[in-house]
Amino acid sequence: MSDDNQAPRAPTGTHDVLPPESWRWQRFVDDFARRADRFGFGMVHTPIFEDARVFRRGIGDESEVVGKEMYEFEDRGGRQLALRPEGTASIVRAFVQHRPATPWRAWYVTPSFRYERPQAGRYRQHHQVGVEALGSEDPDVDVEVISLAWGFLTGLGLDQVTLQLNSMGCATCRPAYVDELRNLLASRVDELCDEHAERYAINPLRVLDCKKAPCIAVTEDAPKIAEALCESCRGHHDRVRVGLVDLGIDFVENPRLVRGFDYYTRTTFEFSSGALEGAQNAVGGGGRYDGLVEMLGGPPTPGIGFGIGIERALLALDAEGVPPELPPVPSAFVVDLTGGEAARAIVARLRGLGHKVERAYDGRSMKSQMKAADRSGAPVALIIGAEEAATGSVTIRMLRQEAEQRTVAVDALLADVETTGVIG
RNA sequence: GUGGUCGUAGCUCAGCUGGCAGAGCGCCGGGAUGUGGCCCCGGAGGUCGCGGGUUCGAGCCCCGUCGAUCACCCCA
Repeated sequence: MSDDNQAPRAPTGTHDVLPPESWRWQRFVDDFARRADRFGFGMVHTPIFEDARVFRRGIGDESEVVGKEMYEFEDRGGRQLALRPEGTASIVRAFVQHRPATPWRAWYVTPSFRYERPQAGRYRQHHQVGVEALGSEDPDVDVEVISLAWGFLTGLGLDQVTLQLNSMGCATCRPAYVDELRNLLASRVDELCDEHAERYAINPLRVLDCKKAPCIAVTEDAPKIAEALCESCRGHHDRVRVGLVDLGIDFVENPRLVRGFDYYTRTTFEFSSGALEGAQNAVGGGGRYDGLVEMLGGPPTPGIGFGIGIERALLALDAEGVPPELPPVPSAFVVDLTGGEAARAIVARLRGLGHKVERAYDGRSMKSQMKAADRSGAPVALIIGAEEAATGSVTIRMLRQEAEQRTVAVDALLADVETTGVIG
């Protein structure tokens, strides 16, 4: 800040994504888009900032994410806005606004913003892909949504991902359970960790998620929410489990799984990577939110979705040693020693035929252009010197295999490319 | 918000108890006049993060500050 003469850099906790890393991102999103489409999800774009109430009401004022980490600002018109800290609330806001026919299935890819101290796998701007399925409370939807995420993550090459599953109950059964839990915690408040001794009453469920030994000791004795579910929630949860087993998706029940957003009901789940260290091992998670649409002013509408962190998933891939895919090499590299006009023309023709083609610029020496051709990774260099230019021909030189180079008419080359689909 | 570590070339880093800013990689050019990869030669590129202090002299010591990174908390 005080270094006025320093060149500007990306703000704390944000990152530029450049090639070749950006290629992994492209592939990641493309793959997700194809799978989501197969499940009947359509892409939805919403603004990255919203009326701050969208997040306050949905995620919860008391949640860490909204209470301490949200980027909020007032615009020039005095509106209270917030950068999106997660994906679901915005999609639900859009659903309420446009009232599409249900069931409605949306997928998205978006940046998310949280003001935290950055660390490995934790950024102020991170990116997620995700889906939201609104309008059905059928447990088969839960199973499909989880199976989409599972298939995507394992399809990327992640072998060490664990699916944890829990149910948060619903408006019928959760309040009684929360009361019971609060009473237990109140009776043993002196045994809790410092933070939760103060805050347990606000959201007793959070204590279940506490990693400190004192809280764990207390909550181990506490009743499990899975044991306190109402008949309807129990039936739902059983159906989800059966469905997952049926599809061969491994999971572990985790009665301590309490996710950070208040809107969750019934099914909640999280995908963690055994290859990632410590607390930053969650690559994705989600759950059902049967009350969220109403909270945001819409008609009673059940919903379920998940988000997957792109940076986290890529870190997990690195940690598992899955080699990053590299961008495709060009089909050909054009070397022009005559001023560039010939290169300009042939490059345009080949690209028009659908080929990735690169060339040199600035009239560099042949040696320099050949070096560039080699570096590009192209299997073939198309060389145009004075003789070729004069006769409308081009010299084909193979760069990755032993072969006599040959000179052919440009028209013949193009005709050949058109029929064979291969340059050279 | 709390704590640890670290800031020297585009990248990875060396630089002794203070004494003329370095290497490798990368980039650019050249190695008998149109041929890349290996090799050889040459070149460009640095306010040593920034500000102050100590000193004849600071990349090195001291203070501050900014940034990066890791951990806690929480999450993707």
